[in-house]
Amino acid sequence: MSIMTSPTDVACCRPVTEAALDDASAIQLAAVFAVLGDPVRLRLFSLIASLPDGSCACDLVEPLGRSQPTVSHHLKVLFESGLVDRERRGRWIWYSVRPEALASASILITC
Amino acid sequence: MSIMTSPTDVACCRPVTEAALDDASAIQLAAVFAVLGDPVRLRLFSLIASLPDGSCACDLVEPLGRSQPTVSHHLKVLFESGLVDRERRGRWIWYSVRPEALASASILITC
DNA sequence: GCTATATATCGATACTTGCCAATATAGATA
DNA sequence: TATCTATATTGGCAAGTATCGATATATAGC
Repeated sequence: MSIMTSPTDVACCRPVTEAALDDASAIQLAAVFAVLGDPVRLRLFSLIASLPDGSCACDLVEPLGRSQPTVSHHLKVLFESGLVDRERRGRWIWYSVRPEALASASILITC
Repeated sequence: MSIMTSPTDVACCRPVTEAALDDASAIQLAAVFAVLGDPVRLRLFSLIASLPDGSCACDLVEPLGRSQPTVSHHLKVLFESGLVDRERRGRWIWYSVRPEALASASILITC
């Protein structure tokens, strides 16, 4: 799956409980939730988020108990959704959270 | 999919960005996100949430543009996840949001 | 260039899920 | 009881996805 626009672009900035979402906003917001809706991917995201300076991809395979290709796949989904950033450092790639992406989702589900 | 425990039972009450989720918490929390991760279901939820007294199921089929069984299916998923409540009133069934369920998810993704 | 290592992509498979048509269930009313 | 209506369930199909082994790409160091 690929999300073309960043979650921060979601037009609606009001809680989902305040006014019914239009179709387009629902598609964008649901895409963010879907990314976080897989347990392995959510743990992966939380592992990255738990370290302030981000995480090397090399440190994420073992704690997840999944193969390297599988972790790489989930990292790609997280990156393309705009939830994490990616930076190459020499041979390694460092992932870090994009706080503003999470914040927009948080605002929407706050009553 | 069926979620046996309510989202409010999720053990962890800290943001996912603060400490890495353990496996069990990730499974529970991801289940909530997965429920909201379908655009039709998210719109359905937002339709119910937008009316303070809840919504009759009979008023939810037409605006979603899906068949009655499909809407019924999504309502079941929402109910079993603990995100909405259900009450029979005569021939009709009224759905309303359970605010505390959303709140727990909101806390977890707040930075 | 050659080798070693870190990450990504490919291809295949098993499982999940969103959807609808048909049917069942349950309450209301006569 | 019979009938009408609102909602739920069943069955099946098509599309999506999580997973892994094998392979490709890219960087570092020699």
